[in-house]
Amino acid sequence: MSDPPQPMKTRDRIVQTSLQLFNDCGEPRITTNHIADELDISPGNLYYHFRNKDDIIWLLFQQFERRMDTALQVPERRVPNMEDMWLYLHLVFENIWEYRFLYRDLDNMLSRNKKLRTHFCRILERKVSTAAAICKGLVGAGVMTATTENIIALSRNIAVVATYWLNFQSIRATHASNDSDDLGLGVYQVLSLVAPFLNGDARQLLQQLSREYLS
Amino acid sequence: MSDPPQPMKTRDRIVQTSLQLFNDCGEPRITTNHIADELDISPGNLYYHFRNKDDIIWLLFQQFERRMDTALQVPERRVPNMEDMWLYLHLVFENIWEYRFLYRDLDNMLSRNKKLRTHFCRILERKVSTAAAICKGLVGAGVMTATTENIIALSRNIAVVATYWLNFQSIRATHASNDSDDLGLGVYQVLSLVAPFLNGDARQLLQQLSREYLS
DNA sequence: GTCTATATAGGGATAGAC
DNA sequence: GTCTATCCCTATATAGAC
Repeated sequence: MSDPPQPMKTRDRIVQTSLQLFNDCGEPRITTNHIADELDISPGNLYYHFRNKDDIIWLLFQQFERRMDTALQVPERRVPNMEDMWLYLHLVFENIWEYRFLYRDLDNMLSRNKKLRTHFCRILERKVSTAAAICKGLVGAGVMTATTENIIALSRNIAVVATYWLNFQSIRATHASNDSDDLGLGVYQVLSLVAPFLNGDARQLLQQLSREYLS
Repeated sequence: MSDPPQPMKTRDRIVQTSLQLFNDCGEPRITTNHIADELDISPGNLYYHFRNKDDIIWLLFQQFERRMDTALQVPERRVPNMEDMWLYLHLVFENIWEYRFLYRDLDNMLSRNKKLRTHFCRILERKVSTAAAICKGLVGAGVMTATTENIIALSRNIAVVATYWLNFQSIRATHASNDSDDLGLGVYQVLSLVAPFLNGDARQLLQQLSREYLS
C-alpha cells in the first residue's frame, strides 16, 4: 500500500521502456540494444534480467491479457444493458491502445510464439462471446430485436472492428491526429454495428451518446 | 495471344516464387537467400534482376494495386445494385487472399516504405468510398433505407471487415481449414453489415444468397 | 546487479569471373 | 545471365571481471 519514492527496479524499468518503444516504433524495429541504450544500461545487464526479447514480450502480453480478461467479463447476476456494451468497448479500446504494439505485426509475433498464439486466440474468442452475451441480454430485455443468426454474425463483426479499428485508422491517419483521439471514433463505429438492431428508444439514446462521444 | 511453352524468365520466376513464399511464411521470415534457394539460383543472380528485396515487394504490390483498382471501380452509367456489392466483395476478398502477405505485418511494411504507405492508404480510401457509392445507389433505387450518417459509418465498417477479415480468421483458425474457404464467410460477414438497412425483398434475397454461399 | 568485451549467426548486398 | 566468393552490418546472446 505504502509507496515510498524508491527508484524503480531495473527489471520493471526494462518492461516499461520496452512497452513504450514497441508502441512508438513497432516491436520488430526495437532491438534489445535499443532498449538498453534508452535506459542507459548495458545490453549485458538487460540479459541478466531477461533471457531474451521474447520473454519481455511475453511479460507485456500477460499484463495485457490480465486487463483484457477483466474488461471482457460478462456482467453476471443482472441483465446486460447498453451501458455494459459501452463500458465493454471503452475498456477494450483503451487496453488495445496501451498495448498497441501487439496489434501491429500481429501475425509475425504469433507465428514465432505458439503460447502467445493460443492466448491471443482465446482473447478473440472471448471478444466474440462476450459481445454475443451482451446482445442476447439486450434482446432478452426487449431493447434489441435480432435472430440468433443475426447475433452470431454481429458479434463476429464487433470483434473484428474492435480488434482492427486502430490499425485501420493508423494507416489512414495523416500524421496530424496520431493520438488516442481515434478511440472514440472506434467505439462509435462498433456501436453503429449494433444500432440497426436496437428498438426505437435505445437507438435514439445511442445516437445521442455517440454524438456526444464524437464531439 | 499465342503462348508457346518457353521456360519462364528468371525475373518472372523470382516474382512468382517470392509471392508464394511470402504468402506461406510471411515476408519478414523470407530472405533473398531463401528465394534464391527455392529457385535454385544464386543470390547474386537474384540481385542482378532486382536491386533489393523491397523492389520485389513493390512490384508485387503494383500487381495487387492494379487488380484492386479494377475491383473497386464504381459501376458507372447505371444504378448500382446488390449484385454490384456482391461482385465488389468477391473480387476484393479474392485479391486480398492472393496477396495476403501484404496484410500480415502490414504496419511494418508500410513504415519501411513511404510510397507503399501512400498507395495502400489510397486503396483503403477507395474501399470506403466505393462502398459508400454503392450504398447511395441502393438507397436511390429504393432498395435500402439509410441516412447519410448511417452510410458513412457503414462504409467504414465495410472497409474494416473487408480488409481484416482474413487476418482475423487466420488467428482463430485451427490449422484444419487454413484454406481459402474463409473467403465465403468473409463475404457473408460484410453482407450482414448491410442487411439491416435493406428493405424487405432485398433483405430476403440477400439471406437466400448468403446461405447458398456459406454451404 | 552491472559492466565490458566478444562470440555467433544471419541477412543484405556487391565484385568480378565465366 | 549466372555463379562464386566475400564484405559489411546488425542483432542476439554469453563470459567473466567488478
